Amino acid sequence: MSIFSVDYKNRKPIWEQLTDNVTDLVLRGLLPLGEAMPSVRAMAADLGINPNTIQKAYVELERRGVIVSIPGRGSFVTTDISALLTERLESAAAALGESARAAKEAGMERERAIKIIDEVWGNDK
Amino acid sequence: MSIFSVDYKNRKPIWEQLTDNVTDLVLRGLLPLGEAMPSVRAMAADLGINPNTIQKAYVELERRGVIVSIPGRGSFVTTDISALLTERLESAAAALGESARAAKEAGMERERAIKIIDEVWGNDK
DNA sequence: TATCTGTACTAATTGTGTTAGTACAGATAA
DNA sequence: TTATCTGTACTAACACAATTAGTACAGATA
Repeated sequence: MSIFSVDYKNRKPIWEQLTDNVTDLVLRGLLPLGEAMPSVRAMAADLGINPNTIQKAYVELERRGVIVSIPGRGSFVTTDISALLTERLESAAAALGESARAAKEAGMERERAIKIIDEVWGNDK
Repeated sequence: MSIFSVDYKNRKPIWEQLTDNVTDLVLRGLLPLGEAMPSVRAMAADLGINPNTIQKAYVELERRGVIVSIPGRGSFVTTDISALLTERLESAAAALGESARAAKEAGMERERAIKIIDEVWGNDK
């Protein structure tokens, strides 16, 4: 079974699920930097999905800077993820602010919000 | 111009936008409790949308407990929103936990998370 | 040379949201 | 009663986007 996964029941398009999936794997270090990605056709055969759908995901992954594709050679995980890491951190910060505003709008007390933060950052060794 | 709104460019289906929109208006007190909602046909004419789409939204709104529909009489905003309010608070709490975990995963420091919370709860008079 | 690679393109298919149209029963006011 | 409103139910058609299917081309590699 592959580390790549798609869910047909998900509302999100398959190519978008795949780009998010690969981006996540790279950022979590589960795909070694510089490593060769499966070819478009191989990934398609592996997941039982049409090669065109995979290619659409690869194009988006290259646009994001997650992979680099070289015609005739293959696609490779980028060797520099620093920009990706800061991007992810900043978008996570924005998302946190969004959900915090929504929670306040829903009537949540500041104390409870702090408690949620403490629970997340607290219990890890 | 109506207080109800839909956005064709949005990826979310119109009937779903409408249910969220109405739910939000009710919870924010912009639609008086017990008030008569526009009829399915009136809302459809108002927004320039097919009545079937509106009805789909109304069915969902009744399932959520936001409105009550009575054949031959009309649809009315519920008179008791206490359950809706607690539901919204709890789902906001869950969402806040989710984005907090994602932020921590992205490498955010606890101090920055607290700062974001403080900014949201801080500046309001 | 043979076979891999990414890339590009058109056409067909599929699924879902939306529209179109009709119909029925209950409620209300003339 | 009659006329007209209401919600509800249903089938058929339409529109759009995602996906699939198929083919083709050029560069890289052994």
